Amino acid sequence: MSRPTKQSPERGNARIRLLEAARDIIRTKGFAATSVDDLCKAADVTKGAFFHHFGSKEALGVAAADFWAETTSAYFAAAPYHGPSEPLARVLAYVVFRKAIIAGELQEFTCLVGTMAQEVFASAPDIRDACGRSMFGHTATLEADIEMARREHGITATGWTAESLARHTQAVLQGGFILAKAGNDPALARESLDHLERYIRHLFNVTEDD
Amino acid sequence: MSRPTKQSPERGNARIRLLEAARDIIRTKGFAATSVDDLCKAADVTKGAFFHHFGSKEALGVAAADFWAETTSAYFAAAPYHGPSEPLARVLAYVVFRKAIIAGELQEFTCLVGTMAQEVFASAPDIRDACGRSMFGHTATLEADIEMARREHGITATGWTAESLARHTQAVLQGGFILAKAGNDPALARESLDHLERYIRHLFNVTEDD
DNA sequence: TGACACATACCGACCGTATGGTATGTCTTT
DNA sequence: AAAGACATACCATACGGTCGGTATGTGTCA
Repeated sequence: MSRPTKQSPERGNARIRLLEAARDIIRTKGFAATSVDDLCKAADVTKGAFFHHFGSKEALGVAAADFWAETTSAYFAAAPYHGPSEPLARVLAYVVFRKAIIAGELQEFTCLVGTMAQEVFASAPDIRDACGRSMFGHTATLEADIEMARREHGITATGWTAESLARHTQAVLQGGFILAKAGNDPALARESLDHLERYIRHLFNVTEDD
Repeated sequence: MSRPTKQSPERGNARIRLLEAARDIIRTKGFAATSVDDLCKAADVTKGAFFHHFGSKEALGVAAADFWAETTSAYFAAAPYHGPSEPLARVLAYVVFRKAIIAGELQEFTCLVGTMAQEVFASAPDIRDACGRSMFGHTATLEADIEMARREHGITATGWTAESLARHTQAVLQGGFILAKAGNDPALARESLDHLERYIRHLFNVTEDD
């Protein structure tokens, strides 16, 4: 209950605990509806600690987006979809993996930076830009595999690039999350990923086999 | 400046002015960050008028979603994409139309109910459900054309339905809006609609010609 | 026709609480 | 001793919501 002060093994973790609380609460209630007190209570720290680590609520928003970028990039870097030796197989495995991790409560699998960007794009440019860096930094990792697959399959299609397809993949994910929220059903997000998978197979002229 | 009281031609419009203000401000700042005072100022009414028409801020959120459903369904019903006699041409024209109206400031073309659902899905089920009704009510109008196109083109594909494709179309739109906000560039939303158009043509085995 | 009852549409002062943020002190580690 | 990492008390304001009141329209019946 009370914060340990002597020989505390948790000392120095207040910042990370606040960032974890921000990740969880903002995904559930949104940025504006999340109060500093909410975060302090969830992280079991006082307001003094909050404003010691973050100059303002908006600064925490930026830090939370950066934290999200760091933790998710480590998570996806270690994910199993990188296994296949063929780049196209990795791209398709990415989609399947994203589909597989859509489970449980909505706030557990939806995207923090998508949620925040939606809310603050006009009122907090610093947070918006941090969200953009996180989101497009992630699409860039997929773009590399798409580009390799393009070359390997000799795709010379005009009208789309690896960059745009990587971004489209992210758009389908983000849009799926919104439908899942509006319909209160995670299956709505998975459904769109099925369409995305079919689309990618079409672009590379492959069918059900790998 | 002051509200007219005698022989007022505006009398009785407070409710609609508040709903229009809600539509504009919530799309810009989000639901939680929009205060009742913000809405009253923008609509040029007092708090008394607000709580006369809406029992609570949450009730206004529900009414705003319903208002959005009414106004957008009238807008899309009158839109030119219904012109073609072939159902598939209408579906493709819908996508092109959605792409065409993505212009100007982000808050002018993005979706109110998508924005609200994102924020309140867990904290205000009444608003969330109103958003869901608006969103899926709209996809249902597209579903009819898709189903007609399916039959006309003899598409017997398993794995997708008219309903799921209509919803996917909405997901691509919503996701495109999020990317446009995160990247602060409307072109990101149009880009995903290009992919969607290409996907739909693939599903119906048509190329660039109609 | 006019008086009365009632309903609707607003007005604006007020209330209790929650909010983001600050000022200052204390403990711990280096 | 100095700096980082908190804790505690406090502040001004903004928030959603309430309440008593007024102005205007509307239906009814003698």
